[in-house]
Amino acid sequence: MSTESAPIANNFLRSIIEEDLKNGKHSTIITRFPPEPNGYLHIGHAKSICLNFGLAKDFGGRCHLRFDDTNPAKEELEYIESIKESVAWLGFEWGEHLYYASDYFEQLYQWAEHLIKSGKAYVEDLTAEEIRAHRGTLTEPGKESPWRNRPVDENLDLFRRMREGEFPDGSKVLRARIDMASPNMNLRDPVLYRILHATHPHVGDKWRIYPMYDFAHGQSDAIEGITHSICTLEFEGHKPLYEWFLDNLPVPSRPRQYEFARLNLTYTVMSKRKLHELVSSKTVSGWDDPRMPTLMGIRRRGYTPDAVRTFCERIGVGRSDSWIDMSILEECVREDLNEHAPRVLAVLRPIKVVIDNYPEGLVEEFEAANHPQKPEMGSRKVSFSRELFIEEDDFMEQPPKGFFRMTPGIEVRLRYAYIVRCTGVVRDVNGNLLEVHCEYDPASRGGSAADGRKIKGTIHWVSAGHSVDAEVRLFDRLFGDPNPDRGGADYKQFLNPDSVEILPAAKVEAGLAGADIETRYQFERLGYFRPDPVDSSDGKPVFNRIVTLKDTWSKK
RNA sequence: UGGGGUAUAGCCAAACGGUAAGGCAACGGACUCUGACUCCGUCAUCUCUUGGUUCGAAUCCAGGUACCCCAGCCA
Repeated sequence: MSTESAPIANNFLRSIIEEDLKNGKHSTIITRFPPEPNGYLHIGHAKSICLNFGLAKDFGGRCHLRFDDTNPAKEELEYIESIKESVAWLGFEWGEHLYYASDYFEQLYQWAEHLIKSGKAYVEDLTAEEIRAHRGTLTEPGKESPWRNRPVDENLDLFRRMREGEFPDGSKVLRARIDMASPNMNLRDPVLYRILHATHPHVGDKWRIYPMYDFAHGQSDAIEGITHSICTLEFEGHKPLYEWFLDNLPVPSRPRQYEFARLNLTYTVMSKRKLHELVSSKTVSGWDDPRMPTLMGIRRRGYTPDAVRTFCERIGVGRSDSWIDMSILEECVREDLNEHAPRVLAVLRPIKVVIDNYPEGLVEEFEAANHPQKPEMGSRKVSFSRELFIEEDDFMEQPPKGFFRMTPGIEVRLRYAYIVRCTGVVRDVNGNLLEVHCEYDPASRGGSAADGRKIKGTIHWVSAGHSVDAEVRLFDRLFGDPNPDRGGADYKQFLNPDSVEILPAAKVEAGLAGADIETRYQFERLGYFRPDPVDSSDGKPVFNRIVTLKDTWSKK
């Protein structure tokens, strides 16, 4: 975990907590991250995780991980495991505070009976369609159900029989008896329980009725003693209901809900439905495709937890809808990796270079720094010989103005090795470039000219006989448009056709043959890469490009 | 045309009646054996808008405008 102490930006949640602590409303704070295990976590969840766990940590409180598992029709064990893994990967610990809303089902059930007994809930016989028709619209009040004034005893009897499994799915629901004319739709007698003959991923076949989110969330918070229940903006309209339950039930504590704006990121999509579509249509290779905004994808790509946390810190938190530019996320990884990634030489699109005046058969070894700014990271030896590979982009026969890489007649430095001058090229009958020929300056051993002359360009290389083959996967943004989600149009039309490019014949320095799967490298002058954790092997290394280096040259 | 929210630079975001922080981006320059990194400098007379209160307003008041959320037995 990074120890840099960047000043913590103030935000409205911190202000509220500071105030609550100062005036004694709370002596400690307890937050919670409450995912529904119905899918994999994405970068938007990371914002919530960092907020909840981060706030708790900063103020000396704690944060619970609680699965909001009230809908067995959509939830799976696999998601529970994956979510735990992702939260842990991000660097947060819930310790013993792992909870499931489903563990509170008995208590919730008792509270439902409590509402029935106090005349504040009733069993509804209307169908889903009828309920909808009775609900009214945004501008018209709803109509009361004919079952709204059922006697308490009958409600109790029916509700108990619902629990016993006497009725089929959808035949009845339990509703709160609040106000069918409320301007807040959430208060028009919301459904509390529905009948679902389904096996639950956590509690199995214990229940035939399941509470709705609204009836479970606030009470779960109260049971756990949550002080600050932080959720996204769309739940704001639910707050009056959240509080209605706390007011009308003998709950053990009084949590308070606060809302913040969810994360929107440019050049990607975040909705579960669309992410699902990308996977099922095979547009991407899976939930962990390195282009996906899922935490699994980001992780496989090579992003570090530190970078993601920095990102969440940097974007701040507010209550206005906002779109964060993808470049901020990218900059966060660069910052982290620039600091920690060992440097290495790799050639993605090799072209052959022959140094005509270099002795045939001679092999020299040069000392290359693992991190030029950090001598403590040590160095390694790289082999040099008469035949090398350099980057296709680093050679031009007729360069534009300002090009200071390899070009006929001009000296260029081969990083850590020698200064060379291109003397010509060899082409095949079709005009394809076969080889670039050079002459080297023997007095520039190590890369510095004996006479101190300045060499403008330095390029990376790899010895033909001392490098290993590798596959390199270049990832780019999944969408070509900053807002693929934007209204109306089909987001798929904005898919970036070049979001992945496979380079099957890259050459990397020999030391990378058995590269550690968890090590992120900087391929000098190219970007940051890491071995793909699923496809890479010692025999055939596969590298994922995490992010490019900034490139002020290609921009011009 | 119901209710609930939100408007500060290209993108985020501070400010709590006392004279517009910070980050990212951008632009200029220095340095450089990575066109990277690092470093220096520039970047809102102004806070959606129109009025009002005040010695003083992004902050308070009144009226507009724009955008977001709510009519699942989803969360």
